[in-house]
Amino acid sequence: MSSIQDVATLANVSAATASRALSRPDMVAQTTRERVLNAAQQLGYQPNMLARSLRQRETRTIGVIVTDILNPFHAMLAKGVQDAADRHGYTAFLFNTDEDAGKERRALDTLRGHLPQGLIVVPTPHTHENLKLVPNLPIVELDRVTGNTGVTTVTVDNIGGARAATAHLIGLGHTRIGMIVGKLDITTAVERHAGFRQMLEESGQTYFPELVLPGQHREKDGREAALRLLSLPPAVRPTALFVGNNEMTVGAVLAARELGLKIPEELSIVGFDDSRWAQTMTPPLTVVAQPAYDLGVLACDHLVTQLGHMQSGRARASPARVQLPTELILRQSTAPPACVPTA
Amino acid sequence: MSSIQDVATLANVSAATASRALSRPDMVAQTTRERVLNAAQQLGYQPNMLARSLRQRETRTIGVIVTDILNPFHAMLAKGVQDAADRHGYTAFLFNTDEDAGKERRALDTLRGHLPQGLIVVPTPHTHENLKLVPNLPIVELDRVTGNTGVTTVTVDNIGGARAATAHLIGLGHTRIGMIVGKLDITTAVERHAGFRQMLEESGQTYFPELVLPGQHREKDGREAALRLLSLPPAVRPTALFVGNNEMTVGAVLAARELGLKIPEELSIVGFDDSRWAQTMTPPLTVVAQPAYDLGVLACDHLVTQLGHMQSGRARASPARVQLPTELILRQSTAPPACVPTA
DNA sequence: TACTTCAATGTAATCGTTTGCAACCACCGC
DNA sequence: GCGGTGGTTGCAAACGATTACATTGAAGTA
Repeated sequence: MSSIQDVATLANVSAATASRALSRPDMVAQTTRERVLNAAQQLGYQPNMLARSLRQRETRTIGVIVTDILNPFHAMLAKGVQDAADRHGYTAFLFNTDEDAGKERRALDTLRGHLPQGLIVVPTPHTHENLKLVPNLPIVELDRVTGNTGVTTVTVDNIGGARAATAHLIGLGHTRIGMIVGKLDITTAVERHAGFRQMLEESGQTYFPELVLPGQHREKDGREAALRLLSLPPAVRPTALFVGNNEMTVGAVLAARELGLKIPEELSIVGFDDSRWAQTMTPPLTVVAQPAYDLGVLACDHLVTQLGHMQSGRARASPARVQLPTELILRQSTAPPACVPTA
Repeated sequence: MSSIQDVATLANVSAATASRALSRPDMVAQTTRERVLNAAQQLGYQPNMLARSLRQRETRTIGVIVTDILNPFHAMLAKGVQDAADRHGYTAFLFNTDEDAGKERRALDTLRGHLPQGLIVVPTPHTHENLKLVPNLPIVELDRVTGNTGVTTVTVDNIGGARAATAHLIGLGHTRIGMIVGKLDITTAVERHAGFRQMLEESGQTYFPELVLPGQHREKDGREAALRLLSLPPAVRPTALFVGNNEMTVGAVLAARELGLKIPEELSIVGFDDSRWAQTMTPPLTVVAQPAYDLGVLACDHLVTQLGHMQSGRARASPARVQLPTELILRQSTAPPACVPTA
């Protein structure tokens, strides 16, 4: 690896001039600049980011923390962030926490040593506490929020999405609608539940608390919750399920299959978050789709503009609350309940 | 952010002593060590990796380049690598190239500036050329190989996997077996094709070149190839398909559905690489499963031991050729061909 | 007592880059 | 001819850590 000194020597100038030729072209004479550029080219010179960042006290690096890189939704978020960061000339370092407080802490510690200029995080209930490890770091919360005021958040309209899903089921004539909701210490779960309940009540339907079960977001949890709900006596069994995230939806579908319930004839299902699987399972699943890639891109865009503001000494940009719409995609997993004739 | 100088001042020692107290405990007196440790604790001191790495000329960082982070197989590889790196005290920086030469080049350039000590890469046909950007960097090739001698490779037994899948189909009585193979400039595709052909010929079956179509690894390609194969006249149409990767398998299944072909009664399908989708589609898919997580872990382990060897001045470890077995998982997408009675 | 030894600490150089400051030179206008 | 101006350049000091080497002082030995 050749250093700028090597380039300078080859071009017969001082290191300072070589540096300027590369990063402040207008400060050096045309001919010297060309000599330096040639030398750099010839040596395949690539600046040492460590040294540069150390001196400039700016790494052009941001951290990204997601909770489950194996979840396609999160993978898509990460991709959006990374693509956007790349466009802005930043490098995004990606960490995965499996929703684990310890891993999150370790990720933050590692990150801190590398002096990122900002952080995009899908928060967990521990994040609020853990973020003390990186004081004064500009943060953007993605997908979920911690309730921290003062940070920018980029989320989807979970309430709207849940309302749309619920309205759809009500419209089909369902009156006993169950919901499998996520952990209630996670904002998306809370909001989706709120939207569900709102829409039921606004439509004059009864909200049955016993038809709402929480899960830990995993396939297994979705399956267990669904098994419990669907094993209720026929008179009280829900005829439709609204499931709060993609993993649990898989579990719910599997549970229905185990019990021999035909979808959608005997059970309607709406999932939250679209996926390859939802599109190609039989029957294709009706879902509330989220613009995951755009969420990632927006989070990064906002973080970068915020960094720009800070750097140029302007007042800290007021924290944004970005919310993207969801889209209810009707497929074949929903139908009128068995006992009600098609309207 | 407090520096080691701050810690030193607070502890009433020189920066040198503070540094030693933290990283060479046995070189400093018990009592001073405690003073330093306290000071560090109190200030929440975290060493600046940039400065440290610059001085030590060692970043304890490795690069990871995969070609499609949205593909669960690659996400799993990445996770394996990152978990292992973490265990070894290394930080893994993940990049995604979408199989694109330009993106790969940019990723390598970015990476180079951060001076990684090694690189784990899922190579594309351009990788051989692009790797010139990072001369003298220890490399581990993951999943695929470039044919570079001198680098460690961690792959699965593609030939064995393909042979097992093919043998299974032959055993069921299929005589016209088609294959949708990947791009033939990618080693996994070549090997899976080779295994397929080998097994056919060893079993005394005919290898029909016209039943083997290439694709670009995407769902769309799988669908198109399958549509062509399955639209052949009944007399020559394949009764079974072996598909070379997970994405294309989805396409093949969709194609069969479009044509109204029942799986497995009218068409048997075996995919390469297991997935959530393969497990839960109807019917569940027979697949050649790959130990993706372990591949990632092993790649990282080998890279790290190699780094250890280099550092301790020992001879460069001879490049390993690690190959993990695949496992044929029988589910319900394969059955004897319609015209042949169950043996 | 004087000399050696060794543990504990400090001094200063170093990694590769950027950048404030000063030096230099050529040219211009008076 | 001289001072001023401004465009180019180099010198040297940072950035924050590690580490070779020098220094100190106390203990051990003859």
